[in-house]
This record gives sequence, structure tokens and C-alpha cells, in this order.
Amino acid sequence: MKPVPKTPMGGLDQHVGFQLRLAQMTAFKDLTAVLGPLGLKPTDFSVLMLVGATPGLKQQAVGEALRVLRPNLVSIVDQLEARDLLVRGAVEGDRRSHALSLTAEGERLLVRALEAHAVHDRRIAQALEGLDRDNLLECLKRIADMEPAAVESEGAPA
Amino acid sequence: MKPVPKTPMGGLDQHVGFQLRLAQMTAFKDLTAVLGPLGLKPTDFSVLMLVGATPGLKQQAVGEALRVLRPNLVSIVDQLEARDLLVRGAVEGDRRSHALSLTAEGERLLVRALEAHAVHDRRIAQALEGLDRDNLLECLKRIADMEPAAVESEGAPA
DNA sequence: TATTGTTATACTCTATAACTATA
DNA sequence: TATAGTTATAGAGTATAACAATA
Repeated sequence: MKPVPKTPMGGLDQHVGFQLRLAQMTAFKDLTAVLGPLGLKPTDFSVLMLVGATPGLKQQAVGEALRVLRPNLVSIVDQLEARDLLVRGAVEGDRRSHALSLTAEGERLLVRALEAHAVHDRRIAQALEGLDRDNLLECLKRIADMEPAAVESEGAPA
Repeated sequence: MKPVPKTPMGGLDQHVGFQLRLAQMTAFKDLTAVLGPLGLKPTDFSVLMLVGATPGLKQQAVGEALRVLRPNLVSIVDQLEARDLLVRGAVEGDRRSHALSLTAEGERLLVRALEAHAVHDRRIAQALEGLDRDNLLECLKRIADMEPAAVESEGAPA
């Protein structure tokens, strides 16, 4: 009949946003660690996956899919291109855009990166043992797709 | 008998870490927006909640609970103290530590912040309609508590 | 010698404005 | 005029090392 230990942390541990931050920090550290030996960061990996799945994608499209602002994607693509993992090709009919596609070396590294990711994913799966992963993913997608409240420019004290 | 649309985004959308990042971004933008008018950021809010729930907490303990490194907590507490929302009191028996506690004004602002958070949480709840929130929270806690893979110091190309 | 809070600092991420070359 | 990519830059957030005071 113990009435559940009175709200630890003042209830903060029941806040989705708070737990989201902690989980994200841990998951990213783990993914960063397994990808490190390949010289890739999580964002690099996601770019390779995306371009590998849809060759010819424009930088704009990659940025939108990954929610990385266009200016910030430039140096990421620069570095991947400098390592000959992908190339900025021409798009016929529009000389402004670049069609991204993996090189043979990029494809090979992607395979190794996917194997490294599998190690990470196994740890995630182990942590989620007995829980509903599909529900988790659906929850995350729904939250990710919320329209966030309009940002108020002011209202702060001073 | 349609075999489920072939892995969109190359399967990236099935990665927990990736969806975690997107959800975290959206949730934090929303929380930041509702707290903005009070002059608080999510981290400030969590400090107020924690100290409000457990007065006398040391900075070290707050940092551990929120996973904010001690050096980075200093300016956060500085600003809250400058706004007379909390005070760094003395800890008897240890003159190194500071016992944090809310001022009356801090308590009042916390109440308003909790109301603002409720607005945010209602949007989250709406987004999660029909899904299992408890399962989500448990998944997040389990992931947050994983021991991340040991970080390899090297292995990158050049 | 170890710990708490602090300072200084660096590195990464994220964000905005403005430029260019195209369209 | 609008769009894709780019440049430059500013601002958070996060990280480590080292110091003072205290234990």
C-alpha cells in the first residue's frame, strides 16, 4: 500500500521534454562512440544514409530531411566530398543545385557505418527489452512533427 | 498486400537516435516558447523545479540530476540569483558547498512556470493521443541510463 | 589528497544576414 | 522577384584544465 514514492525531482522526471534530453544525450554519445573509428559523426552518417538511399538528392532536400539548416550543411558536405565519400554532381535543368551521390568509397564506408550502427542499435534494443519500441518511435515522430508554439520575441523581465 | 512502402529515408526514420533528435528539437522549441515570456529557459526551469522540490540542494547535486557540468551551472545559478529567484545559502558542516533554495519570488515564478509548462505538456499529450505515454517515458529513462560505449580516442582517417 | 565552486577557454551546434549565380 | 548554395558570423550548449577554499 505504499503510495508510490512522492514525486522525486519535483516531478521533473515525468516531463517528456526532460527525459527526451537525457535520452538524446546518452544515445548520441553512444552512436558517436561507435562511429568514431570510422571518422564519422552522427550527422555525417545520416547524410550518407540519405544520399545512399536517394542518389541525386539536392542539398536543400537533405537539409530539410535532417533538419539541418542549409548554411550548416555546406561544411558537412565539403568534408565528405574532401574524403571522396560523395560528390556534388550537376542537375540538368538547374545549374544552381547540386545532385549529391555517393562514390564507391562512400558506399563502402556506408556499409561499415551501418554495421557500426547495428552495434549501437543492439544496445538500444537491449535497454528497451520488454518495452514497446514501435510505440516509442511513433511517439517520437508525433512529437517531432508538432508545430511548436509561436516564439514570443519578448516578455522577459529585463 | 502492398508490402509496406520500401524503407523511406533509407531506414533512417527507424533509427531511435535520429527520431530522438528530431523530437527533442521540437519539444525544446515548444517549451522554450512557453517559458520565454517568463524570462526562463528550459534549464532554468528545471533548476527551479529541482531546488523548489528539495531546498538546500548543493550545486553539485543539481548538476548531477540535470546532467549539467558544474562549471556550466555556475552562470545559470548566477543569473537566477541575480534575479532574486534563489539564494546560495550556507551549509553547516561544509563551508565549500552552497545550499540552494528558492526565494519567495522564486516560488512565485515557479508556480507561473509550472502553469506555462502545463500548456506545453497539453500539446505533447495531444500529439501522443492514442499512444502509450508511460511506455515512452520508461523507454526514455532506460536509454538515458545506458552506459554509453567507451569513447575511442582515435581511429579516424586523417 | 580529494572535493566544491569557480574561472577561463575551446569546440561544436545552431541561427541569421547577406552575397552569387542562377531561375 | 525567388531559389540553391555559399560565406561570414554570432550565439548557445557542452567540454576540459586549473585554481582557491575547504575537507
